[in-house]
Amino acid sequence: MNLNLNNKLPREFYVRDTLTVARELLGKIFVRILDGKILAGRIIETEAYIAGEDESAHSSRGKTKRNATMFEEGGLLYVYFTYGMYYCSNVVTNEKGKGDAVLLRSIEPLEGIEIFAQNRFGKTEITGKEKRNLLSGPGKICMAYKLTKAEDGTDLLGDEIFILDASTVPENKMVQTTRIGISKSKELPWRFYEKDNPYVSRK
DNA sequence: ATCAAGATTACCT
DNA sequence: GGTAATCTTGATA
Repeated sequence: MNLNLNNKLPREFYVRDTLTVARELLGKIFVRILDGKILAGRIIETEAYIAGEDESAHSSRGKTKRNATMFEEGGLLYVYFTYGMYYCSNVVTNEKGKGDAVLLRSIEPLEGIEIFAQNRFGKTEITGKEKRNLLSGPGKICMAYKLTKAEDGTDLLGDEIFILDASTVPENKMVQTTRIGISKSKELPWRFYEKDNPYVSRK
C-alpha cells in the first residue's frame, strides 16, 4: 500500500456544510500513526449529526462537558464513550460554535491490519470473515485504532491522526438512507455508504 | 442524590 | 431475531 502521508485534507474541507462533508468523506483514508506504525483504512460509511434540527445530535441541547469538542472548528476529532464499554469517533464539521459532526461508521482496512487484528481480537492472523469484521462499526473502529477519551479534541491537521485525500465516491455508487441505532430524529436520511462495499456495517 | 438512556457489540437460539 | 454487558452522562429533584 503506497500512501502519500502529505496529502492531508485541508481545514477548508471540514469547514463546510455537514451533509456535504459526510458525503465527501466516503473514499478518504483515515490514518493514525501509532508507535511509529501506520494504521490506515478507507472510510466507506458515515452519518451526519447536526445541531438544532437534529434531536439525536449530542449537541442538540447545547454545549456540555462531554460534547464540547463538537462546538470547535471543523477538522477536530470528537470521541465519546457509550454503553459503558465503547467509544465512537466523529469528525467535527462546519464553523466553530455550530456543534456539527460526522460519525465514522465503517472503514475498509488498508494498512496495519495485523495491528488492527491484535487490538480487536488479540491475535495477528485472521480469517476473511474476521477481516470484514475488523472496522465495520463505530465501536470497532475505536477499538482497532485505539481511540479513547484521550484522543477527543485531536486536530486532524496534526501529524498523529489525520485523513488523506483520495478519489470521491461517485453519486451512482453512494447510498443515502436513515441513520442506525438512534431513537430520535429517525426519519432524517443522513447516513451515507458506498454501494456494494462488503465492509458496510449493516444493510 | 438518583436514575434512565445510550450514535454498540458479541453471543445466543 | 433477541438480549446481556457495563458505566458515563445529562436531566430532574
